Amino acid sequence: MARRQPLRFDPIDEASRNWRKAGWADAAPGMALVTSVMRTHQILLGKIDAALGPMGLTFARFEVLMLLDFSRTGRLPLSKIGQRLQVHPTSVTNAIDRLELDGLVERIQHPTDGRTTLAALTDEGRRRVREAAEALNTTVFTHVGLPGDQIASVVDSLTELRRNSDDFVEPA
Amino acid sequence: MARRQPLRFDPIDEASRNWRKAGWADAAPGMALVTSVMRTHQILLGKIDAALGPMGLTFARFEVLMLLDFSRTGRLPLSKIGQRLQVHPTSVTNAIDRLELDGLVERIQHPTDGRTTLAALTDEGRRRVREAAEALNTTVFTHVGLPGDQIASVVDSLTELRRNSDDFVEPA
DNA sequence: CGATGATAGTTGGACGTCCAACCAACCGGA
DNA sequence: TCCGGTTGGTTGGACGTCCAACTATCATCG
Repeated sequence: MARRQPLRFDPIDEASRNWRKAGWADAAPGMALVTSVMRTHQILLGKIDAALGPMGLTFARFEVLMLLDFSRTGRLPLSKIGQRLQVHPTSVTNAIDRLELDGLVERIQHPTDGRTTLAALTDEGRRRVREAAEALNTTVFTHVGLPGDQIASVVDSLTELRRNSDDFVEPA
Repeated sequence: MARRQPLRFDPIDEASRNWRKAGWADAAPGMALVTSVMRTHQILLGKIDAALGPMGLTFARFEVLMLLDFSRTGRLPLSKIGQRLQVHPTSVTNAIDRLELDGLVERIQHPTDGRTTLAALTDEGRRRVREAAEALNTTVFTHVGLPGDQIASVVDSLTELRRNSDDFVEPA
């Protein structure tokens, strides 16, 4: 199988040239941005899941656990989790199913609303997510491959992109 | 179901605060970058697949068709496609399977190397991919939700990140 | 107070991605 | 020449994401 050897050129730069050659110069920057984000996503997700795999987690499930850990009571309605992570309800059901099978989370009935199910962090879940956070911090987040000022700049720009895409509406 | 209504605050900003509060200030910027890329990927992919869906394509398959369209002969070894798109061989097999079922691509034996299979663009495939490119250009790439200078800045930074992650090795 | 509509969660199916395992074909050196 | 290692592609399985459709519960209003 192809050993995922690095290319000898930047595929996105190549794509930009092709775009301009096709007469789409006005769309080339947007295409480059989209493609850059896609490939960066792929690279980062690969690193993250490689770091979490040994402890039986994925980034999707880690995010759920983290959200619960940061919550006041360690339990949240599934719908709330979906809203916060901006994923489809079925994705939440899926993640909670697996986390529950692993004993990291429990499904609990909402005290007053019969429709709502709460996901509650177990002791083991809390232990595991903190271990996972440490792993990610040391192996990924502190070595993103970009100097600090550029990190901040990219985050700012992507924040604006998200705001312009109705990801959130900031009061400020 | 939750109507995917925008949040009233920036979840990534919230996460950064939580990270610092947990004593992980040094990892917070990297976490914010990773999360920003993840969510931006999600947003962009949603827009793209929404634009391509009506014409029976996805972004993954569009990329394959585009690669073939830009190639000199309109046909490429599957392995080459995987290298260029940096995806696993199984993903290529999967994409070509579906494209072939749709009559947009044909599998052809390599003339000299018995191991290699070529994916060849059909006339319909070429027609379809150009239609798709026009759709993406007008509905997504020219309205990314970011001013031009910021687009260029983000692309530059992500290019460096990719280079530092061995995505490619530029001679320059 | 009952009908109507909204909300919460689940299921089944489609799609893309990865890995492990496998077979076929090529290739280089003993 | 032939034998072991490499390369190309496929299959089966795991996982995450989405959508459409469905059930159950709540909430509103006439």
